[in-house]
Amino acid sequence: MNPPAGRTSRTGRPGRPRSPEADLAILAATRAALVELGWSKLTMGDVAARAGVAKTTLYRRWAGKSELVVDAVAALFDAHLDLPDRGSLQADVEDVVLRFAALLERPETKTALMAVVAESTRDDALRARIRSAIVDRQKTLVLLGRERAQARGELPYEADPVTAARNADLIFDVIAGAVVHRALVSAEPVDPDWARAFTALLVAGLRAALPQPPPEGR
Amino acid sequence: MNPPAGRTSRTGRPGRPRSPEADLAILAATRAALVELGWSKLTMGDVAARAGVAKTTLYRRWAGKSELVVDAVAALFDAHLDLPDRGSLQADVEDVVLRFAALLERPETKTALMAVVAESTRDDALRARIRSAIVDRQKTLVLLGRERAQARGELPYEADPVTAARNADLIFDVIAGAVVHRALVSAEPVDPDWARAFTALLVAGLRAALPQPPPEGR
Amino acid sequence: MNPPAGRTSRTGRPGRPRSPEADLAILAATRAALVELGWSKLTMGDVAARAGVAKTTLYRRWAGKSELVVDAVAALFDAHLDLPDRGSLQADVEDVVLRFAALLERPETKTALMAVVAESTRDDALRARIRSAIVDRQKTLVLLGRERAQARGELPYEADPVTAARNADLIFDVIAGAVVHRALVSAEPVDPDWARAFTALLVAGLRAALPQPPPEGR
Amino acid sequence: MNPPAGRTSRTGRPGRPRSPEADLAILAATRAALVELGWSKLTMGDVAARAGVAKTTLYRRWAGKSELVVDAVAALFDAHLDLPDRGSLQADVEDVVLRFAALLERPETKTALMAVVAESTRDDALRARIRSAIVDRQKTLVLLGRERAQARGELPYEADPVTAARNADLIFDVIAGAVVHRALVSAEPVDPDWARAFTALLVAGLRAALPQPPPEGR
DNA sequence: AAGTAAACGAGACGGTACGTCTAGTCTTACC
DNA sequence: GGTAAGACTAGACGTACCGTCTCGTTTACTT
Repeated sequence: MNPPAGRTSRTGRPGRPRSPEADLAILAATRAALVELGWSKLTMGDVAARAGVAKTTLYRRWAGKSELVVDAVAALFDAHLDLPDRGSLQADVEDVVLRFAALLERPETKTALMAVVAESTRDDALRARIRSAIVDRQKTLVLLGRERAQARGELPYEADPVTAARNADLIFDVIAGAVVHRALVSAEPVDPDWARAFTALLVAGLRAALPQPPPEGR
Repeated sequence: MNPPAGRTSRTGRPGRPRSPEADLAILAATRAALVELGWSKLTMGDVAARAGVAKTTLYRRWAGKSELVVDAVAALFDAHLDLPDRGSLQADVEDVVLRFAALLERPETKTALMAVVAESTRDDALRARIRSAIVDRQKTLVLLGRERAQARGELPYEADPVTAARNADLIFDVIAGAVVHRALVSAEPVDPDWARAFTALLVAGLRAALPQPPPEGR
Repeated sequence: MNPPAGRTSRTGRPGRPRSPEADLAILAATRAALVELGWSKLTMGDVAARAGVAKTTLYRRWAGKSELVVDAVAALFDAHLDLPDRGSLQADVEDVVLRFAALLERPETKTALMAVVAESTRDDALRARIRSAIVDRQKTLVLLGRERAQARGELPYEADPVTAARNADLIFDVIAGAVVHRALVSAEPVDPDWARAFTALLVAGLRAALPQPPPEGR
Repeated sequence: MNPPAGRTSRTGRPGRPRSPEADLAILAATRAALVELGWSKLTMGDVAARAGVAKTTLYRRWAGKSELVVDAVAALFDAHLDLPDRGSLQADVEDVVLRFAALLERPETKTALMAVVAESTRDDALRARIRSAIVDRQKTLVLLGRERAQARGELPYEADPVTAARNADLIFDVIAGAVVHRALVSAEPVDPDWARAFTALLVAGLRAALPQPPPEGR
């Protein structure tokens, strides 16, 4: 018997299915180990032991430490993807900055993020994984914030979609880069004062450097 | 390794004089190994072999891999500390951005910088070493650029030295962060177009946001 | 392959019966793997794959590698259990020696026999299995040869059955032991010359050392 | 013993010399592990732990389990190389048989000997190692026993050295093979009764089957 | 024709050991 | 005392098999 229509899912594959509990346990164990040990002391064997799982089960799912950690950390970033409307561009950006900083202050992300980025400089597959699992999702916040600002009339609509995408990339690099650099390289706190000053600089720049806003609102 | 001529140096004690050649050879070997292997595959034994030196000699001078690599890449950053006056703030900043980006494109820095930063999130001594060897030296460029812009009348003089330092830190985090993020996380080229767009955003922000800060409450 | 017709076996057991083809395929695959890989490199998974069978099917039938191999090589020994009458004790023993040696020269037995014997030094059940599947069957040849020699008058009849059994064991250990040692430990060929010399020594000893010499001495 | 004059190697080699204590500790640990666990359960890691040594130290000296075990049991065989003169060929042979059997009854040899022989069927280097470390040394006992018997007039002198060597090989295979087969395959005790019966068979065969003894005794 | 029970293939699972690699230390002889 | 060479302990690496366990499917012998 064949599945009548959508043959994609079903249980088609033979053999024992992979345990979904194991996936969750491994990712949780990875995060716990990151908090306790940091990236460089984290070992696959230790993660397996914490998850109550054999090492082979890890390697069946992830190619190595980097891939595992990316997925483990990605889950944390997912939790911060909602962006309440604070009423103004300045307030929205401040909000994003502080939420992103709060994430970077967590020991599991602080120690892991730079490490996987470092690893990715030599591994294109890993870089793609980081991008799709972490970076691109955060970028949606930039797009959302811009739309709102445009709706409010704080920012002009950009006619050319290529220019629009390029600007979004630029703004994302500026926000994410500045926060990361402040938090991890300069090792100074990203507190509300800093967020306000940084956002003021950025918003002023946006208003002044982007083409004139259209006369009419929406 | 042959000492170039007869005796290396003239001291009453035996043993000491090998140092200078060994230091340079080790640092050069470290950079070469970084280019070929990247941070994670670089090993102390390999560096020692490339430098024609015993592992003992490495450990007598550096505490570990991270320390060695920081010193090895720090030398590269030193070479970029001069800042020719391009005549305007916009041109000066573009120049800094492109020079910094050129440095980050080099394989030995690309792979090493994020790695030692990651390592430093758990090691204060290492963070201090990175700061003094790399970060703080780059920051002088920001101070120099601001002075020139103030002298040209492009930026106001900041009365309060605390605010002035805070602003310098902010600008430095924005510039360095954005470039690093663009180059290593987004993995897009930092080309003159991007540099111009980024600089325009920053300079516009500085002009609009700086003038009236000190007595702000809000 | 389908069972030719009607009911193949006659079992009251419910459920699907075990596949007899699988048994044969597994034993053949085991022998093939022994030839190619030798005992220590032979793996259950490989045997299963060669036999076109799942690992579970192996373990449903045999407890482990040793048991499987014993059964796989036992079949080879069965094929050599007929002993043509060569007309004299000397000729009969030479024949047995050469046939046994021919078996030991086969790569699948050469590599497997010592290995399972080694394993059996710590496993009584395995030793019993080897004994009943291989050793005891060969011993019947000794008994048969003695009977013939006695019928020919070459050897005396032994009155005491206990002594008779003990002598048979001794002769079996001498023949099998010498051939095995020559072939596997000394690693020298068991050729007709050696067989003749060895048999001469043994037969002379039997004639001289057994209790009652036959009517004709030497 | 110290090489008083002709220094074999000197310490010419640079670097730290290998620890002789480690060698002894490893071999002793291997024998202990053999007694407790047997060949198949013995692991390199366990031996290293027992010896208080890192695994790398084992692998620096031996290529694998087989090589290590051969060397470890070879030492035991060395201890049995003296052969007191019991006054007659029969007594000498009985003595050898019982001493050899005593060695085979020891758990470390029982489990190891067959295993390394099995392994050697696929590894010529290993077979050579077994030969030189164990087999050939035992063969000297056969040569010694024959010399004594010839001196006593119990056995004839063999004129042709080739024949003499061939006979020694044959006798060795018979003795060693029979004892090993009795002890390990038949798994019956090699007690004085069996030794006497076996020796009687062998000695009678030797007297009858070898060429005429020289007319004069001694 | 439907039901039942075992065997079957596939492959994931918890384990254990493998043999290799690297870090960082220690020991030797030389200079 | 500094050095080159290399042995040392400690422990992670990623792989290979082990023998067991699910799965979903197939194949007989009942009812």
